Amino acid sequence: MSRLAPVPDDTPWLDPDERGAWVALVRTMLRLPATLDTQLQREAGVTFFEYLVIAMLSETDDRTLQMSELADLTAASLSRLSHVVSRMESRGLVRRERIPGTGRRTAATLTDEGLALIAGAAPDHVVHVRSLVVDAVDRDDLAAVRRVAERISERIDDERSGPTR
Amino acid sequence: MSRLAPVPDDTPWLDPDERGAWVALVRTMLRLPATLDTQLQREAGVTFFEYLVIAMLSETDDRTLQMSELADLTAASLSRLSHVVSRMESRGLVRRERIPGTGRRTAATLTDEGLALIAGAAPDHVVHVRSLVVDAVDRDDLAAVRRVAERISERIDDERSGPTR
DNA sequence: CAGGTGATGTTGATGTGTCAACAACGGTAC
DNA sequence: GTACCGTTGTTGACACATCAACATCACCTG
Repeated sequence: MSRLAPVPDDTPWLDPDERGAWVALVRTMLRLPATLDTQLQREAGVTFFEYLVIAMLSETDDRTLQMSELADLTAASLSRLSHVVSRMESRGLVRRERIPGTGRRTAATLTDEGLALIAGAAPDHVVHVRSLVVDAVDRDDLAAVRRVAERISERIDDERSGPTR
Repeated sequence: MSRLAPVPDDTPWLDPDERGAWVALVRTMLRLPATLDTQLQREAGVTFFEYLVIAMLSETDDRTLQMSELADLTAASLSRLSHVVSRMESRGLVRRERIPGTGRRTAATLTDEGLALIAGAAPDHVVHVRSLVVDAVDRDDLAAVRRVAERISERIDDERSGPTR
């Protein structure tokens, strides 16, 4: 990220502060998911992403979401979600059913086993999240995290809808 | 992440602000790497992680780093790095060589092709990083990002050295 | 109502990451 | 100097993600 071309260079390279922030962010972005995966895999035998899927379902009234809604909520492609839900279905954590008269829509429903799994795993997970993130920074910084994260997400949205679509 | 157990519950659930920040962070953490991958893959035919490897090497005097140092700098396991560098080596981007008289240490060196690749890709990549992150938030928030990211990284370090090691 | 189009999912091939086992080397203790 | 031990790295088997192709259905348009 530092200067590379020797002479004619109109690239807006990052200054030291900007670079420091970016490097720190990249580092954390690379490590945090792995850490969450490890803990959840050990405690509950699920990936962080699978946990997310279950969590999203568990927070609805009927434990059910349409596949595409679920993909949205978990920031995943429909393809990834479909593969993952297939595996989870074969493990008995969720159930899938076509919704008649609505095109190809499919409902994914959390089973009792799935609900039991998250009920068991959630407390430890929350503690973990607090120890790594929420309790590790003060309230102002946590507010900043939210602002920044939402802003970045917007930019990513813009990028996907702007150029080609 | 909301309440799940109906009665006896000493789990320190997240309050709405905390939850909002965490959800936003997770969402961004899941999407940002994919976005960077896509852009770099299109522009330069490399993964973000491969780009990182090349970038780290390009910033040393002799374009060379020991495998374990490189693993540190890119926050990867030695195993992952070894696989990735193998592929990069077969594409002619890096070269590997054992360092004699130093145990099993191996030096990875960036080739001219690798250097050319990053010289070509870096400008667009920097613009991308600015548009998604650095220029998208104000300086105070960027400082907060750095503080928070470094804090989280420390916590992850602690976790790895504390319990078992 | 025939044909096209967009929305929603699934599938299979291929690439990449992870985990555990192994390999190679330098040191240290005795 | 021999037997361990820690460090450093590689490998192979398996799990998972991605990408492109396909499938299915509702709806629109003439």
